[in-house]
Amino acid sequence: MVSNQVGSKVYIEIVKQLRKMIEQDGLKPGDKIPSERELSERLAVGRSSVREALRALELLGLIETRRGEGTFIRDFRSNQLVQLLSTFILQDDKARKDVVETKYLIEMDCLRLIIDRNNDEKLSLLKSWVEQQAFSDDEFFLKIVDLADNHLFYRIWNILSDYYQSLKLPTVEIEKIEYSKLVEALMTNEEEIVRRQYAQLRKLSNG
Amino acid sequence: MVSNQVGSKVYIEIVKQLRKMIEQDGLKPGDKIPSERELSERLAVGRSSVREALRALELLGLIETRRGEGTFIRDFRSNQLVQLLSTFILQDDKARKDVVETKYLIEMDCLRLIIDRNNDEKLSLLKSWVEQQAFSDDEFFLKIVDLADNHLFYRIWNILSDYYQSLKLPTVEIEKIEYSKLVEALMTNEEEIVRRQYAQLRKLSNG
DNA sequence: GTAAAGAAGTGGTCTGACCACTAGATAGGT
DNA sequence: ACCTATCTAGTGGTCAGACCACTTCTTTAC
Repeated sequence: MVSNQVGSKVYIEIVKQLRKMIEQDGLKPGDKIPSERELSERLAVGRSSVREALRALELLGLIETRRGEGTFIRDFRSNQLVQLLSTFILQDDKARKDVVETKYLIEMDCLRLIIDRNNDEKLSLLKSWVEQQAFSDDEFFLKIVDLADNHLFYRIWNILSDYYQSLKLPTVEIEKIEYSKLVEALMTNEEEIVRRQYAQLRKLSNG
Repeated sequence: MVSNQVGSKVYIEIVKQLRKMIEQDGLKPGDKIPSERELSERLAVGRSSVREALRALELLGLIETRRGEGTFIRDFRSNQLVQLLSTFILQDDKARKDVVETKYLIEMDCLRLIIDRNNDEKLSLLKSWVEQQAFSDDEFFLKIVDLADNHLFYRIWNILSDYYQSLKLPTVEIEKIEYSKLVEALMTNEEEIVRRQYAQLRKLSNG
């Protein structure tokens, strides 16, 4: 069944077939795909080849397997691609020194996006949360990144946050009032004001 | 050998071990990694499990296998996986929008970093390059991202650039003079001027 | 009617076998 | 001594079969 194009590996063909199958049958996240043994039979290939294809797609976060149950299509939104690539790519030491810089710039990008989104309602909710709860710096900026409503930034920031933790920099105490003032700055919709407050919160020289 | 963490799949552990191996031995693109049979022996796992890990990494474009020769580490920027993912993932509009948005914001971040770095000499070189060469938008911003001298941004931008390509957006013609003006703006070291020029080049509404 | 035991189906892993291909060693001729 | 053809060991590619662990559903026993 598998087209067996010259020079093409079986598991690659299986990936293609699966994609076709998903498309034709209109399968969506959460739906179950045929079992490994059935795929092996239907495509007339060995089960190990089917597994190579499935494991690759699993590592990409495109499918999910549950022992004893089966294999399911996954919500692509939560794919761990960036996560995985990063663990491979970010391993060199030269990159690590840039973690802080990148994290801060992306946080500022998210603040800009929030200004653009102009969602006063959610900002009000954030404001009362800041005033009433105790939270860590990460918890606060996780809400910021979430508000920015950009999944890529969301994922990238989470990775950076992990690396940031692992750097074990000396802890900087940040007054709660700084966060409040940042939220208030966001409410003005003035980028310059937001930037100044962010710089002050992070104790950066450059406003 | 494989840690056999409870609930963890063997092939995942092998991926981790490979990463460790690459890090410890300082392996670089083009280098050869141990054969499947040797890995199977050294890690005390079945060869089929080793293959599941390798095929997954191969689909990601992180390694390359040549029959009869062996398995080699690959240059990460290969976009094979982008091709695959684009058909799987980037179908929904929100994700596409995020890619464009993120790419632009990171480009602007890099422009800011260049201002901070304040390297007049390299800017002069860039200026004459812009004036004398023909180049694509990607080629120009690759130089920008490179000048920003932040490896994280460099790598993230490259991934985003690949995604961006796969979106196949209608081509936007950009006058060469726009790039020249952007470089000149950089030379003023005034962020506001740079931002305005970048927005104009990208034809964004918000200055 | 409910709970325990069993059967069927599924993914997880290992082993062994064979094929196709590459590169280096070897043997042969000049 | 040199070059060529052949052989061989090593490598990835694929398949088949065998267990195991787990989940779900059915059957059985009380």
